[in-house]
Amino acid sequence: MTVRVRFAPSPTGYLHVGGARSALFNWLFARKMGGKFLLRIEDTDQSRYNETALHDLIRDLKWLGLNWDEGPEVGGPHEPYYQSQRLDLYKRHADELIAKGSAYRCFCTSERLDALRARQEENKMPPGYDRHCRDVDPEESNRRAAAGEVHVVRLRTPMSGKTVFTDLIRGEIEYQNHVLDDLVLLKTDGFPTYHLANVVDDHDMQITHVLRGDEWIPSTPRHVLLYQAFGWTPPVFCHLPVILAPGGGKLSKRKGAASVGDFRDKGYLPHALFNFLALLGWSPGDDREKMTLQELVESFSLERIMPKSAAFDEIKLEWLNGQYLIDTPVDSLLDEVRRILELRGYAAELAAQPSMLRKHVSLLKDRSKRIDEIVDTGLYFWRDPDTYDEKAVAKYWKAETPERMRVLCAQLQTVTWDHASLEACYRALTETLGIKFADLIHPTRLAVSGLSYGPGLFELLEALDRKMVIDRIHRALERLGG
RNA sequence: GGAGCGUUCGUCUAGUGGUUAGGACGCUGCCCUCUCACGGCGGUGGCAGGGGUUCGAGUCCCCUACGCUCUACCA
Repeated sequence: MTVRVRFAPSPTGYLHVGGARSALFNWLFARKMGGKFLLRIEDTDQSRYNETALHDLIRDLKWLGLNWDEGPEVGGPHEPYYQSQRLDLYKRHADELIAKGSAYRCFCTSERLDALRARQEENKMPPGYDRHCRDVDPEESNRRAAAGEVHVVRLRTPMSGKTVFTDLIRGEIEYQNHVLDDLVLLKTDGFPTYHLANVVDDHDMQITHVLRGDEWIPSTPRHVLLYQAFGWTPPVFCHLPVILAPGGGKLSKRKGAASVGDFRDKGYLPHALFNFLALLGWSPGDDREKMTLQELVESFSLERIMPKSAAFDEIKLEWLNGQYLIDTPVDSLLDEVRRILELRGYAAELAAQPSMLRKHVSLLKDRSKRIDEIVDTGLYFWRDPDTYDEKAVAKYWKAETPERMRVLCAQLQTVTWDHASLEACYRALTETLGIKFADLIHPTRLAVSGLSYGPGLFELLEALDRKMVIDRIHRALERLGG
């Protein structure tokens, strides 16, 4: 039997990194096993439906490289892949359960339910439906339903015994049936709850393995009961640990970014995030950290997923991203860097010097951790420095510096403008003046970039042109004294 | 309140009865070097606590503590 797994998000907000990781594990497993990865949209909550969310979700999954074999946009043999378009199917199955006596109509009003819950809370009773309608006579139930009385459909959960299932990474998990109440299958609006839709669809779409967040563990016994009520064989369950914020607790915008889109905007590469997420809660079993997509797929196995929730350490993500930036060809970074530069207000400069972009990226990408850092630490490629780093001035711009800079400028007028010649020029000049190489280099970098750090000086000078360099040195002489 | 899940350096993890408890990020020392970053070499730092089982326990069992999740006509 070929493996079929699915990612079944609810389009109510952005794609959270936790959700992204669930999707990613599903994807890796499908690819590893030569199976199918489906995307199914669980839009059964009309009140929370959000059109933008669906669009962003699809965009973010694609950005991460998670392509699906069946689902929205690509179709497939089990269409439609939107639960809101499968209402008849759920209704039919709910009716089937009612006919079998495995489910029943509940006519309780939300007022009664609220009051019930309040009373339970007050008396410190365990909350849960009191099964008020469980034993309504079937004929009466049919009559009231036919008369149009508002109702939900609930599962008739066994009141004794226990339900056991196996979680692939945790082993057997056991629930006493009496702690489970009669959950709602079909809501008054005719939409199914997650529980019904999920079980019906997973069966209909022949899902073999359910890989989902571990917040679903407590619902799983009810799902198993549902499979049993239908007479179906449940899939293999594998519950994934959650991702925590750095200090513990929920991941949110405040505590590090939470959505995939945030990370894209912050200048991370999709594969870096992919790789990082794959290593959160899973490891190949050896010391590898930086892994290609193919290596990830080949090494992946569900058994190696950790049961423990993991904290999202953005510092480590930055490191990984920096590693990938080194491997990424200059050309494939151009568009994104251009986008950010425009965002920073450099559209005109970009247009005036189209060839500068490549130089900028190639000199800075290997020393940056994020794409936005490439931009923000290299703005001097586009404009004269308007400030000079104070510490650097104190350290490198000494009393004798201006005179040396003037001598240097004279040389720069005529030297061949490439990094090798420039370096030779600096070497010769320091020798003549009897000073250290660094005595000329640091002030030059400061004058040209305003900073104390950056690319190798001669590569930088070559990238900027002769006139620009000389002008900036003169400018520094004026502003810093000389 | 109840139920469930979890607990190896600060963080991500390796480890399935016998290891000097290994690696990575971070921090840090040195080297490389025109700076920064990269890279190389070293250092820092951990089995939540308590009971068992065993010749021997991070590894198996129990208890406690702590954390998280669920306890909706949300997923």
